[in-house]
Amino acid sequence: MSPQGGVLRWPSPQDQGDGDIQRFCTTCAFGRVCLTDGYDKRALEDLHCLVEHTAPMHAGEEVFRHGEPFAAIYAVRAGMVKTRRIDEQGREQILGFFLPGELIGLNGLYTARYPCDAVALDTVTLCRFSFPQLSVLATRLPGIQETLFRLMSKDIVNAALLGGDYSADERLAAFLLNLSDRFAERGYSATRLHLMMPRSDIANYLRLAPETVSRVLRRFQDDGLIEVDKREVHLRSPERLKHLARCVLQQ
Amino acid sequence: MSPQGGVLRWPSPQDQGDGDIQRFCTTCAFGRVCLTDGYDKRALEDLHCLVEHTAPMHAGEEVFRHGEPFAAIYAVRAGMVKTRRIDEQGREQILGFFLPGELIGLNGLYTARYPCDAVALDTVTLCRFSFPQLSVLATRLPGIQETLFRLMSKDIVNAALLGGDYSADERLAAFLLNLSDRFAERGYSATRLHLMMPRSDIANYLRLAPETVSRVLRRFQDDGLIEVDKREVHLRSPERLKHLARCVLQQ
DNA sequence: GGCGGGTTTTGATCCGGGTCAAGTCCCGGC
DNA sequence: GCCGGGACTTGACCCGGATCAAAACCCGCC
Repeated sequence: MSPQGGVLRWPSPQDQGDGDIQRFCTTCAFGRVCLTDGYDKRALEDLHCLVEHTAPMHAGEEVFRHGEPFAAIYAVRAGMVKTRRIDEQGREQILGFFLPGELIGLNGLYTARYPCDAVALDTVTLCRFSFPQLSVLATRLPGIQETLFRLMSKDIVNAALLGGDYSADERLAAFLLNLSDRFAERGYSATRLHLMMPRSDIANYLRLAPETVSRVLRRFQDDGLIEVDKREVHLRSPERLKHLARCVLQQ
Repeated sequence: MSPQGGVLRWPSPQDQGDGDIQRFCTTCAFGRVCLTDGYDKRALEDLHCLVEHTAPMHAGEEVFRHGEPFAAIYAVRAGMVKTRRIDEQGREQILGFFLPGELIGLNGLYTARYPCDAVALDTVTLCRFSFPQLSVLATRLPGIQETLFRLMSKDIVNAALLGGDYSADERLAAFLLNLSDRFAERGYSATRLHLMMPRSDIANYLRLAPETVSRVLRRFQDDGLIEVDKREVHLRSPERLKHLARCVLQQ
């Protein structure tokens, strides 16, 4: 069991009802907009009206499917979600893993259809934002527009990093550090990570073979960089990992 | 010499002054917004005031540089631009090539600094849009906001494609077809392409060695798929290329 | 506790594409 | 016209990581 009990839930397990505005905002990708930009009650209520909390989904269930009309984006509330594309040959390509507070679906905008599937990796709850409504709201609340712009921009930068030609070591080190940062941002330990996904998903995401991931993790462990126990990973030397990943992380 | 005379200029060489609104709009990435959404004069004038046409830049000159504060996005008016990242090791990684009418710089939003360099591949003229001003305008003109959202979304999808693990053949076929589509959209021939960039840039962009690009192009030629003469490429069988690239292009 | 399926590890082998090293071609300058 | 340097091609060889195969592990279930 991880220190977090193996379950991603943020900020706290009991925050499951609709809660008050404060609670709502700390959980969601738009949190900063609401909390720091000081919008009036009216505006916040608009955002609230627009959000639907979905019923929990279980591992393997699909949030949306490739080809479905793009209608909404989703913020993860609890659990972890992966996005993937299945190509003509039936090969799966994993595009990303999403933690609580992160947004999925923005890539559907361009073609007006989702270009990938989004799949729950464990039990997941989500907030659904109707995109047409959200973009109207964004014209009234510049903070929302900016947040959306920034999030999309971030996705572009991230995707570019994944696309670079890096070695297996560089990729895996960068992957661990990236997860570490994102966990830390959400109040979890930065050095004790619980990987929710099977090795094969990590491998696929990094465009490596599962065997390679296994081997590199073992080597990292033998070198004292990390300690692996099943899906628990303890980063023993984030510094040395950072050095390995320096080209990927860039600055 | 290409049928276009080797120079990308759109819509016409003499359209170099500020021209009238009609002219301006057909040249620019926001063209559709202006022409089809039927904004009033006032709104279009706002967009006009915001744009600055830059002086021509020559091959090798930089539009913006990695690390500079993000202040504006640029639409290519004439010529071709590449974006690249130089990593710690000094290795260059090319992120994209941009034709007239395409936008660069949106990826700078996230960190408020440009995450890459943008370099002219030949003689280039640009339109500069101050981003703070543009985003204010976007709150008044939903079409602008939507265009920006869509363009960023497109970049995310494209970046993801580049990131997939595809063979050299798949990559190169997809690259040629992608260029073909983008040239065609702009009124150039879809089957006779003039590659402005050296082989080494193509290779780098596709994460291949220049030698591999050379060999694959030759094999494509031997198989009757294309005809290569220096930087002129004639697509003889777009259909068979599409079949090769089907996994990358995905429908 | 023992059985069965999925996940992970480990070892052996293979191959696509990278690297290295020569050419060859092309074009611009004198 | 000749020379020089960059871009491109071609061939020989090599290596990182994929693939194949088999074992070990893990956990839920009867």
